[in-house]
Amino acid sequence: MDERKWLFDLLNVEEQQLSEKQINILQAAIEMFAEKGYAATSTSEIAKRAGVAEGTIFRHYKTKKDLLLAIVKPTLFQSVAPFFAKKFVKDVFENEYEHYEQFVRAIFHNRYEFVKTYLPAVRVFWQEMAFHSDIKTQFQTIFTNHVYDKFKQIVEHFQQKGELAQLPPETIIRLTITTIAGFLATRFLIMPDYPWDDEQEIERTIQFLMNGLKA
Amino acid sequence: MDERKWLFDLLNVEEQQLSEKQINILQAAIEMFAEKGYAATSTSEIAKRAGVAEGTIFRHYKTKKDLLLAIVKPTLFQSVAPFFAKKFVKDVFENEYEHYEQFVRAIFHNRYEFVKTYLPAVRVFWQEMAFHSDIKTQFQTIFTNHVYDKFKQIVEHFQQKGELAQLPPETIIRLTITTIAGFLATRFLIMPDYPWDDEQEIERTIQFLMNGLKA
DNA sequence: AATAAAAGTGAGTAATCACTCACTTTTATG
DNA sequence: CATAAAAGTGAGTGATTACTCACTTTTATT
Repeated sequence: MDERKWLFDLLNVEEQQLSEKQINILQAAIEMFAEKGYAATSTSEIAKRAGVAEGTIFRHYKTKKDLLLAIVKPTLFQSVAPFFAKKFVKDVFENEYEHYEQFVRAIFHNRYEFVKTYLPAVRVFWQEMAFHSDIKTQFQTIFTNHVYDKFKQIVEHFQQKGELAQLPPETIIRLTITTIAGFLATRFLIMPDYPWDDEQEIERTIQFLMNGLKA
Repeated sequence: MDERKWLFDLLNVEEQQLSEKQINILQAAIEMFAEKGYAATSTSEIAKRAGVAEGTIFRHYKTKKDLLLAIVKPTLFQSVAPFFAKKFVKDVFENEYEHYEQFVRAIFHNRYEFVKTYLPAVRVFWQEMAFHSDIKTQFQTIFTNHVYDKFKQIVEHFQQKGELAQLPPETIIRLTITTIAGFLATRFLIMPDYPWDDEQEIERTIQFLMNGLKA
């Protein structure tokens, strides 16, 4: 079996009709950008690791920055993917998720699997967002247009049901996201070598979150 | 008044006997590393912004990496500074902080002021930690040796007083830190332009944290 | 099988990189 | 004031950078 299935999923290889060498280039770039950062990685190193000539990289990507964006864009999109699902809000309102906790649980496990699967690409995305204002702007646009509004509806829904504290929805959204993201960052970026019991620690984190947010 | 007082505090200028030009170099380096990252900033650019010859930088710092460390080390130290105060644990045990909430409140405000004051240096520290394993190792060493043990004592103290849930202390520590750090990261790094009411949002965050952790 | 388009190559290029060094200027010391 | 140490300078260095281009190989189309 191919160990690079995750890459195929992330980059949508079939639809893009990427050749073997192109995939090698993207894989090498993701790995090296994640390890050393975009600016500290040279195109000659990427070519060497990918087993192609340096010119091949520039045949497919006009500039080094274009290569970065080919990695970052799908990752950005996938980062907020659940909120793009058409029936997502519907699921919440039509009692597929009867409680906020179920909703949180679903997102938490979903994003846990996402980060775990695409870790190197997620690394690149978050690290380089700090240095490339265009990437940060794109993220903020997508967040406000596609995530924030739906999230807010959901929060207000469960506030009306009396499940959540009467805090401003943006505060509840922030606390929910930073609690989940805080776990994922600690688990995968800050202390990846610590002997985690993931299931249990996720459970504790959800309990903490629900206690903290209950009316 | 000197707008660079914060720089003087962070780098301990008087004790180090830094000259005017050395300070200019450090200030320029912090600003540019924070904006573009260490790897994407050239020593010639730093020299230009600092108003010195490029050779002057290397007169004081053997390598570019040494210049980075001159910024990162004091920041790393200051990041966990409260835990280095001699009477810190004593204050907690001898009823200067009667409740965990008071302790959390003290640290929260303290670290809020720290990040606000030294923001560019904090940026550099966190951004470059991802790429320089020696910096990350140093941070982890300092954390486990000086922060974790004291924090654990404090958590266990308030667990025995029945104030905190019977979770593993490391889970409570993690949740406490990620909740505070999550606010600071959102406030200063991710959405610095959002119209925050800091006092109120800190208060809400503390209430959330205490609700989430109570027995 | 002929042909064109696409993919791949690697030597070459100008610009920039971190860093050196012989030299000048400033500061500290007796 | 004399002298040496420290601070500051900027032209120069070899290495490396992102990127180009004339050319070869592979793939798709008829």
